[in-house]
Amino acid sequence: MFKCSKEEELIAARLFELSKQTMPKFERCTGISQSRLEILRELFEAEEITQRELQKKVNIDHAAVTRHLKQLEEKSMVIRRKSPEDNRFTYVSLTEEGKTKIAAYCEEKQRFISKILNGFSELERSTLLNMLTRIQENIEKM
Amino acid sequence: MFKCSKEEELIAARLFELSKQTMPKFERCTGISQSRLEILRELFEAEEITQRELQKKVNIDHAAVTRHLKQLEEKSMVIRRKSPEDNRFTYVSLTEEGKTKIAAYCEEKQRFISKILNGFSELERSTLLNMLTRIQENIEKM
DNA sequence: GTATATTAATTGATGCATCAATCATTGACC
DNA sequence: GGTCAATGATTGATGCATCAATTAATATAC
Repeated sequence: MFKCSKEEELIAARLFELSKQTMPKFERCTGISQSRLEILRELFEAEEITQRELQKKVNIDHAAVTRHLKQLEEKSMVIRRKSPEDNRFTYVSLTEEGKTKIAAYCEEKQRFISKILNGFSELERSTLLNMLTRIQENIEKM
Repeated sequence: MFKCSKEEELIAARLFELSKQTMPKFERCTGISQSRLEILRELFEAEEITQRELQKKVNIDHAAVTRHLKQLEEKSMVIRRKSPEDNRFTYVSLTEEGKTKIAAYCEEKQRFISKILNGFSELERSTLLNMLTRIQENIEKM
């Protein structure tokens, strides 16, 4: 029958619950959503980048990226300008204000993650990372 | 600085990406969302249960549960009736049709999960489950 | 050189989750 | 017994993600 009580099922259930619980708590603790912080982090590392490139890196829908950037622009955290060579492209970059703010967010994030992985040894961490990576590879194959 | 390149950060990033990628793929593969399937699974095991109890078990917002059940009722998969003893409570149960359908969903789910955990040994699975459980405990403490 | 295809960005429609407010029912206290 | 608090369920408002369609600019083919 489909009692679904195997260990596999439990792992899946944990993964699901984990994301369901973590997402909102992350946002409350850090004051920003994971998606948005990822966008900012990417911008920080890239200095200036086209929306298209950014979208590919963070792997979020085009539309979502546009909307995030619009809101970030309203908050004066990013600046956008059309590419002079090709007007279809839009370059995005952080403002000074944005760079300052992101530092605080990242620190909050770091604190959050440390709490989540509390009690994990170095060895366990790398084992876990390895496993998660393998799972992700499996998913990408589908 | 806040380069955030530590292993901890990578684990968090993986967890985040994982849920972002898994959720929609799960839905496409199985034809149902994880939340909704969890509700159905709970109903299957409980036979008859109040919405309140169901909500506590699946740990989804009250409003979301109400809306799921409404749609499931429209699809003739569940039946709801007011408790005679206390009219505030609503008992929910699967229809025969619902029970049949859930079997197919569960099989799809099982197949999906097996693919995700492809290449994991028994030992690795229990290690992973253990780690995920510990992370969840850490989250609950926050 | 003009029509067609491609690509980036945006907008609209939809689905789902949450929170807050409301409604209905029951229980408790005076 | 009547008022008030507590509880379950529902509804409305909001936020965020996706897909589909549209717009604007560029590249390609004839």
